[in-house]
Amino acid sequence: MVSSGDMAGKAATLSDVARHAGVSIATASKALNDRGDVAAATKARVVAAAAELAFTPNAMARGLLAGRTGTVGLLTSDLEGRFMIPILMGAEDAFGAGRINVFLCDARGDAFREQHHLKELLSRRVDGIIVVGRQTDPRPSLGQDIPVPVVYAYAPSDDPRDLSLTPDNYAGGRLAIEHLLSCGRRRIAHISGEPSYAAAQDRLAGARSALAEAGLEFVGDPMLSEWTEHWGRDAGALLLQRHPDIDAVFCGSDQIARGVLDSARDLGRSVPDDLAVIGYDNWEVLATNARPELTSIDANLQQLGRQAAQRVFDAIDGVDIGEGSHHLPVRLVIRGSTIARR
Amino acid sequence: MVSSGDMAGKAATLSDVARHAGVSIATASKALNDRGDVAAATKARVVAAAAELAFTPNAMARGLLAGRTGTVGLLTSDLEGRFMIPILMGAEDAFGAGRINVFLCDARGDAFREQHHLKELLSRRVDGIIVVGRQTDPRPSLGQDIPVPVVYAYAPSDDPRDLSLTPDNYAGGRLAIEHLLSCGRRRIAHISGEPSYAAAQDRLAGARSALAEAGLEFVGDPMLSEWTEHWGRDAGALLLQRHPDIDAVFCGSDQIARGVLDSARDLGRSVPDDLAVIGYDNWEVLATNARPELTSIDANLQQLGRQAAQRVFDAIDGVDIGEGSHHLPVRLVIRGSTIARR
DNA sequence: CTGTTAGCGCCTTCAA
DNA sequence: TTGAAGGCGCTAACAG
Repeated sequence: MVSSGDMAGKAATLSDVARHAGVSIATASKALNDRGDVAAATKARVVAAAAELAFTPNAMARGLLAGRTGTVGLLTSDLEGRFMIPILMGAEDAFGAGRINVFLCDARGDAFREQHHLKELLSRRVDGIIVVGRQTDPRPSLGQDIPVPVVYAYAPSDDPRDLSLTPDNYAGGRLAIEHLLSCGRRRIAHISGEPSYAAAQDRLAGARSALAEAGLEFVGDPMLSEWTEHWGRDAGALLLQRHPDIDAVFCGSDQIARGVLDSARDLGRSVPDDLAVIGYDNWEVLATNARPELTSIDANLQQLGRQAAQRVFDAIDGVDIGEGSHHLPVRLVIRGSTIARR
Repeated sequence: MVSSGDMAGKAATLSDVARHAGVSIATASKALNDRGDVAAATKARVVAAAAELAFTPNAMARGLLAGRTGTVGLLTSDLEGRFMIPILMGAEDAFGAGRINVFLCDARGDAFREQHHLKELLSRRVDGIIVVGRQTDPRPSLGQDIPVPVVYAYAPSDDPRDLSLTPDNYAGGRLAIEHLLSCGRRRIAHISGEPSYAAAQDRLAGARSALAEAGLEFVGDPMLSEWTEHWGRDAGALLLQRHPDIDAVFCGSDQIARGVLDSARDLGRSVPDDLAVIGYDNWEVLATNARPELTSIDANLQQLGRQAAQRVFDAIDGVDIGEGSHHLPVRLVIRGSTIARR
């Protein structure tokens, strides 16, 4: 048994409130929404009745009338992925502030499931959709015949007519190298992950362009294999053995960097004096617990999520949100692995 | 410009389909839902029309009628937390299979925001709610006067009338010790995180009970401070210096265990021969990249999420889901840090 | 200032 | 077998 009134099973409706306050449904509606002119006393009665019945307006009925649902769909392809979460947080945050609710759908990287979820979202008449991919490689577009605005986050759409927001890996690669150069390093090597990933390629390309501007090249061939600490360890050991004279390593991920730090320690190299190491992703729990703490490139993913949400907002309000892939700025987070603490 | 027909801005409605097929709305409805008797030919016409107009039934209008929305709310207190994600995945997975969609709300650990989101969810007439907390310490109940079923996951409610699913940390502590004992270890120490956390306390209590049954106690006082790799490193070094004769360490988290492994290596101890190390959480990326790979306790969080979803399902179907805190089983994942690979 | 009326899109009786 | 009518809960016009 519940305490408050007669809210046995069903939630109270506006007509319950109206009856309780002795007014018409329309008047109750106006009173609760500050619409039209309602006598102060009447309004008070209605508000009191609503409070007593714990009245919550039915958003569905409202949406049916308004033609807008105040919901958006977040279509992710891989919740597990570490990059999803901050984007999701940023988006959820931005929408929450705008009193919009978020439908979460995880397609598990399966195109079929994605299609299913898309249908489901459309049937719920979401006002917009954000598609979050797990890699920065272009992904298949959902198509142009979707009745609501769609924004692609992290993984850009392969259709240039879609709007995509993706981190600027090229700039990240440049930034990493520029930092190492500014630290006085000249003999720099590169260890990174899966060579087929656009992320690996773009970071490498950016790094090379920054090196070239300084009249330099990487020492040895860039070593690309897996995005794992294991690989970082193996590659780091091999690298330091083959090219003992390097003074810095640009790593394609923080995990790889952790592996490199481990090998450097094993081989008696001191970081950062003897060898500077910079990672990528700024995965806090890894970076701040490394010995020494790890300098890294942060892709501002939460920011990216927020911006994606903002674009959807704008589109809902009828603003033209443009198209094409937009590369969002990244930032450098300096810690002890490139500059010694005094 | 879009290709298909006249779906300029608005999505097609049932009445559009009916007109297109030259039948009444009622007939169209029946044809599309296999209800009542509809002539095969008529049905075919309607289905064709629906396809051509890319008709998707309006879930809101449907829900208004049915009194059920086919949605549930997932109220998390901290998306960032590592434990959230698997639970969320499990729940989303289970619901997705039942054609239910999930509203995601992140309260950011703020009670006020949580209340706000709760209202929002109720206004959307969700059919049920899962509340996911970030620690296993009991959290304030949302109260008993909520018109839909509520299940608490991970963090139990402090009201025994609520139904809570939480991992069995006590059993986990026991399991860890039993494994170490079965490996022939007798001189076991304990390093763990924040002593105020129920998780730390329960795991410790479970471990102690298993030790006691073997007529043993921990070597030295359990060392409890932070859930970080840094702390694991510091505590590990101190421990091995004070009690060089220990042959095993039970760590309260994988991060702590990673720190301990690091210190053991620095001090020339060989794992697992000389010293066995077991972690907690089975955080794959940490555990499988450790040297050697880390044995750990897995709380089956995805399973927990799935079960929470199942309970909500049951409750929606009118099944009594019971009450109280239920402690879900955990499992041991054996890797190289406790048993040498051959 | 208040109440009546007309739908939003859909489904479900009940007549035809 | 088909269609007309009523209503889910709410809001926006209009009348009173």
